[in-house]
Amino acid sequence: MSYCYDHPRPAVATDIVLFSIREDRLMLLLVKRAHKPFAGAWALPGGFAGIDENLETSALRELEEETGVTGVYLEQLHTFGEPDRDPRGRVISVAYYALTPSDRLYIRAASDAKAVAWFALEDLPPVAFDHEKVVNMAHRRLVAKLDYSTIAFQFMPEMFTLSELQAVYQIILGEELDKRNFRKGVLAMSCLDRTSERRRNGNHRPAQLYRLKSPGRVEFIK
Amino acid sequence: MSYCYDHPRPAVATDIVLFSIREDRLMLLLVKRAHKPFAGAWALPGGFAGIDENLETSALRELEEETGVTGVYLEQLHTFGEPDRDPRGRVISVAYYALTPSDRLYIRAASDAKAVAWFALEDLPPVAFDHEKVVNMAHRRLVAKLDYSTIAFQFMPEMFTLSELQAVYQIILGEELDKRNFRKGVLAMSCLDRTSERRRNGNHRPAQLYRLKSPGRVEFIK
DNA sequence: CCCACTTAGTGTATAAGTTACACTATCTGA
DNA sequence: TCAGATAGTGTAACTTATACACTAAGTGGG
Repeated sequence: MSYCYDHPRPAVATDIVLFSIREDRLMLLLVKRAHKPFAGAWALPGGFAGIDENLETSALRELEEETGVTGVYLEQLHTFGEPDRDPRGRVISVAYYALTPSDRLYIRAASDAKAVAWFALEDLPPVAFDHEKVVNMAHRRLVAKLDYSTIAFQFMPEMFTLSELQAVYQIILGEELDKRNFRKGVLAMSCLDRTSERRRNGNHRPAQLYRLKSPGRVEFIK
Repeated sequence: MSYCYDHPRPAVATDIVLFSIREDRLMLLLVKRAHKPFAGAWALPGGFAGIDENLETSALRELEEETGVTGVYLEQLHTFGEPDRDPRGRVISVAYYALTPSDRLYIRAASDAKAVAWFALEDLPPVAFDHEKVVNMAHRRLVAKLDYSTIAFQFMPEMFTLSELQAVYQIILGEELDKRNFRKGVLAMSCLDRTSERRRNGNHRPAQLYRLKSPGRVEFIK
């Protein structure tokens, strides 16, 4: 079967930068490429969009097919279209970035990817195509959004303590935050519901558990 | 001549939301479509990207071909890819927004557009495709960027007065600003050079002229 | 059982930044 | 030279952000 057009057309793909917090570090998911080009190299999960497929749906589908990950928070990042970014010919990539709590991850290496693994952002292997550029842009976006949105809440499981939330902020920002000011700040957003439960978590006072009032919703602040 | 592929491919287009300040209003440029679909309707300037053409280059080329406008400040906005957004079939549109000072505009209606005109944002005609969605997103982005960047300076001609700059901010934000606080604020950014010239502009004290230290560069503030 | 240890949780004083506000300066034209 | 128009300037009040230290509530070991 062959599809013919009056003018040449680029292929359109989606790529996903999936972030999570693991082992107290900001990490992202890469797949080992099974096929040429860059066979054996690490790359962002992604692939060609179906002809009748919504771009966002395509990103989520590719992510699930290649890694088994579902239910993430997804946002469009940027479209990369340099004519020479793919040696196979013209491929335009609509890049997305996604966030997921670390408890919701059941990673598998699916059919069209040899392997899937998490890498700390500051310790990435060489990656295929222009994916380093994509990752850098996604990282800058994430850091910027911490300041004026509740995007970091998307890293949290259903219930979490304020100390855990603070740890996530500190990992992404790479700096220590004052405990009292942090708590004042997040509670003032009034995005959190205090549950009636506490978490016993070691030989010390148990912590109050909170949950998001609107899970999946990212609010703008300030 | 026909171009054939193993899998169906979408067409890829670029669309441009060009903003300018005219007649003390925030306006944008629309072209009247000459061909189907939506023949006779107003639409954003844009068109299909060349197979070896950078997306940004494509946006600038389409803008020039359809309107004669060159030398604008351009930024990628978002990629719109709903499968049914174009009745001709699958067309993915990489949308850009652009800003230009009103003195640099030599508009013409070029070959593939019947007419070109400026419309106030709050007084737009019905537009083709999903262009209303595109315009709304561009507008939100512009307003948001006023707060944390010097993007509005891209509306200014080479030399301008602080009162003129304030007027631009007021038009976009739709509210009056305090003159002293505004001047304090923009001068504190230290993006402006005070020229040795003044502008005589009526029967009153002439105003100091300023120019951008780095024209074409948009800085992040705060 | 009590004491040492660990993390949870809380308020206030100071500094920094933002906002509100009114008069003088300089030019034109009658 | 006087009326009218816009340019240009500083300070005090208020709001927001920052710095900072102790008590609370658990566990585990002696």
